[in-house]
Amino acid sequence: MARRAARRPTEVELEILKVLWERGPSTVREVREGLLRRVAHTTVLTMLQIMAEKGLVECDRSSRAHVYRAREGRPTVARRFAHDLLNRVFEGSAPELVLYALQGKKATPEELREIRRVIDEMERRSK
Amino acid sequence: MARRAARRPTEVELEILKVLWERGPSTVREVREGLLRRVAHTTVLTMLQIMAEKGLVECDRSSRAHVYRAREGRPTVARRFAHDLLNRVFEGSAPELVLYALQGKKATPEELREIRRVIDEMERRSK
DNA sequence: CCCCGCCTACTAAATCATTCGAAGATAATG
DNA sequence: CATTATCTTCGAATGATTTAGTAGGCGGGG
Repeated sequence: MARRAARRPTEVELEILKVLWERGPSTVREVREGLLRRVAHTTVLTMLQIMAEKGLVECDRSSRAHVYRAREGRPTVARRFAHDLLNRVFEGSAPELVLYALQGKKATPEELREIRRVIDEMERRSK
Repeated sequence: MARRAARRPTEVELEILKVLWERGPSTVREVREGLLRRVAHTTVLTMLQIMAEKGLVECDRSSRAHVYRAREGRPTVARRFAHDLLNRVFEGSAPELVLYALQGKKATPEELREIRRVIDEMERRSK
């Protein structure tokens, strides 16, 4: 078994996870169709097998065409990515991350309001 | 020449950039001393040479011990990391990134205030 | 029953990221 | 000047990531 600590998915792994999140449990063929880039069938298969070993996806072998599903939801993985960035690049300073995330991005007023709402929510919870 | 498009530094490259940002232009030896992990002198040298090829650092060869300096400041690189994550994982939604970054992070009230200030600043500018 | 299409298993190979030793050049030291 | 310390150059090994070809199995149509 030996399930290693959940790391952050690689570039291609993330692409595949996105498809699985979007379309739900899928066969290799379906994942391949959901991908933006065109790659060989076996490439997708190999990636899914590797991801199964890493514990990123689970494989249901009851049908002839195995069905793969993401073991963690998008929020969980997204949170891991965000924290990872926070720690690796911003030394844990959330304000700095927010600052740089918004810079150059030209956040819409809408988005700013949305973020404010998130902060309000956080504050309410901490009380 | 052939300076490829500025990509996002790898794990170790980022470690090295951090040292250069902190201590300013440095020799291999100095970078090595600034690193947290202990690695061989040649390892640091090789990395710096690779980084020079990639355009991440510049090398002054006038002294015997070459002096390396980061070509881009921390803010620039930090912004690139943030935007990269924003696009790769959050489909460009800044509020979502902020939300997930704060979740589980247990941001202090202090930090929340700080973030609010950042947002205010953004809003003022957009007017 | 035999072939065709679909699916997996196995293998392999290219590229990137990271690490470092051996060797040679140059400066510093006694 | 001989020895030692310091630095770079070169070469290379290793492991992770990504891509894909080939072979073999299974299920259905003729």
